[in-house]
Amino acid sequence: MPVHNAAIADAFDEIADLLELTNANPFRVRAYRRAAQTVRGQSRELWEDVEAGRDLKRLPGIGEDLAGKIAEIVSTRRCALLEELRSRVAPGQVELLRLPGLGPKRVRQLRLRHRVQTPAQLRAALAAGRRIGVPGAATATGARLVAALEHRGVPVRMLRNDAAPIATALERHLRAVPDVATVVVAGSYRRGRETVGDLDVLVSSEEPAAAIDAFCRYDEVRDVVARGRTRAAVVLLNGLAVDLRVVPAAGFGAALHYFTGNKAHNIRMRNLARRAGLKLNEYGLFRGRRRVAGRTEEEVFAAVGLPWIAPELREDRGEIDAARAGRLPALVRREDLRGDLHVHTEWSDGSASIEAMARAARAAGLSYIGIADHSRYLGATHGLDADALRRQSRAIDAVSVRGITVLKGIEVDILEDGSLALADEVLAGLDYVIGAAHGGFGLDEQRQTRRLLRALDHPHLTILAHPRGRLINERPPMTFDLAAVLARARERRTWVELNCQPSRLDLPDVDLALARASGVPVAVGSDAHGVGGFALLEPGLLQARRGGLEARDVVNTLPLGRLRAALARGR
DNA sequence: GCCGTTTTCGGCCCGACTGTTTTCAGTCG
Ligand SMILES: Nc1nc2c(ncn2[C@H]2C[C@H](O)[C@@H](COP(=O)(O)OP(=O)(O)OP(=O)(O)O)O2)c(=O)[nH]1
Ligand SMILES: [Mg+2]
Ligand SMILES: [Mg+2]
Ligand SMILES: [Zn+2]
Repeated sequence: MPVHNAAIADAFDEIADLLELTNANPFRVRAYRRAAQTVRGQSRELWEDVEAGRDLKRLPGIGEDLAGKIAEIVSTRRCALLEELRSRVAPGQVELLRLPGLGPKRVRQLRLRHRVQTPAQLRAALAAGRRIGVPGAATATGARLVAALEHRGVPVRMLRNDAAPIATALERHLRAVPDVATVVVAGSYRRGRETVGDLDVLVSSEEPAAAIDAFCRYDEVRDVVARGRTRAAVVLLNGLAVDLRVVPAAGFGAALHYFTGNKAHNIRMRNLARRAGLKLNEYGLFRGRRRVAGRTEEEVFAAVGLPWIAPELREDRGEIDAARAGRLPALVRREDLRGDLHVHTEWSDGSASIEAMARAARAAGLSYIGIADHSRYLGATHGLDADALRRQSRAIDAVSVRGITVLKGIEVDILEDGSLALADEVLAGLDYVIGAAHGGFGLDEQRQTRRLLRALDHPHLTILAHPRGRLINERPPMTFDLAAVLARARERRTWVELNCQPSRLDLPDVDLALARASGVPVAVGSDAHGVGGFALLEPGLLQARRGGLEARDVVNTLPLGRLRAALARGR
């Protein structure tokens, strides 16, 4: 089995942690972290590049040394530096580093001055009331350390979808504060990531004290972690951390740019400004002491010679170069969607009738939907067999909702051997066929790839749905040779899905970028199981936008006639 | 460790908050 980008990135991140603990040059640490990010954001598998002898130094942040390390990891599955560092750093040190308020210096102090090497030892020391020589161990930092120790375990990032109502309520609270002009949730939330580590809320006000006060007094706040004149940080009762930043309107655009990130994008932008003899910070873009831009983001980008870059693209994955070259994609928007081909009804595990779903789709501004209820498969409680599918077909014929066309599809299970769970002649009668794996996630890579390739070879398959099979924070994505699967999809004129269920968002952004580059159209499907399900299309599309997809890359932006034609060509 | 329409060496984004630092280091965004 080849070594995947994620494994290479994990190795680099671990090296960065360990280097930090050995007092290494912080810029060397940063180089490893940046490289990890770059590798993780690649849609092509680097092991293929290594095997093909392609030059990895073309990647940003990858030079002679790191290109060599990638080759080493790919070909030997080991990394000598990583192993050497592991042997030098006591277990537990990395975990200490993860605690909020503890960095390399304090971890070192703990080890040298207090013989505290692990979180367990720190807990014991704090419990015994020992004075710990890290600044403030007895007060705020100490309390936070204890709290962090209590909550130990891998911190899970909250689904963006779960954070959304929390963000909305907090926005409402802050908008009601006198003198607050604007409230925006920035950070990874604004960039449309599928999960968020915290909420980063930006407020524009000429009276920062009032906003910060109202923020810290918010009902839902459990702890105030930091509180100053321009920013504050809290933890909510539900465990979500929130950072607040308050700035005057004259610098709001620069602050929004700063707080939206990501960090690597910010650093690149600041370097760009620097090379032009300017200084970019969260207060504006400055030439000397004079502010030359800052009120809006457009102004800031324009002042460094760039068009505005959509937040979804600000991951330092080449967007700044693309912007400079005038090659930014015209990202797909919600208004571009004309239909939705992944809709469930009460005929399987949905909660609404065909007609109710059609009406809801019309209310959502769509002009066609495709009913794709589950086929009967092992373990499915409500699945359609051939007979039920025939009856559903007549039921669809009987539905008439003005302005909406209802297409006939199915979501048929892809079995472990790659065959489909319904007979060919049953599938042949439908407008289209969605295939999806609902089991066999643990197949090894080679077999998983064979399985999906075989499914794509099926004469009736139209859309490969949620291809990675991930459930965020529950089930990891399946590993298979995506490039091979996409190549076959292109040959077979089949499509891949972006499933908009908040815990799926599958294919994910990086994979969508590869689909686009491979010329495989994407079907954006709500996978609605009820009349409210179409609301998932908009947040789901953030993933498409992060992958750089344009309207022309998404099949359900086609008007019905052209969609039908495309369906006919594919079969 | 990376990188160069001024550089192949010497820089590496810039600022807020905390704590005991009496003038700034550490950590974080
Ligand atoms: N210039 C600069 N900006 C930073 C730095 N660290 C963070 N930021 C900015 C960009 C980030 O998107 C923004 C919010 O910081 P967060 O730590 O909350 O990160 P972000 O929201 O991107 O991801 P998250 O989901 O919270 O892990 O602050 C930094 O070191 N330098
Ligand atoms: Mg954040
Ligand atoms: Mg934050
Ligand atoms: Zn479904």
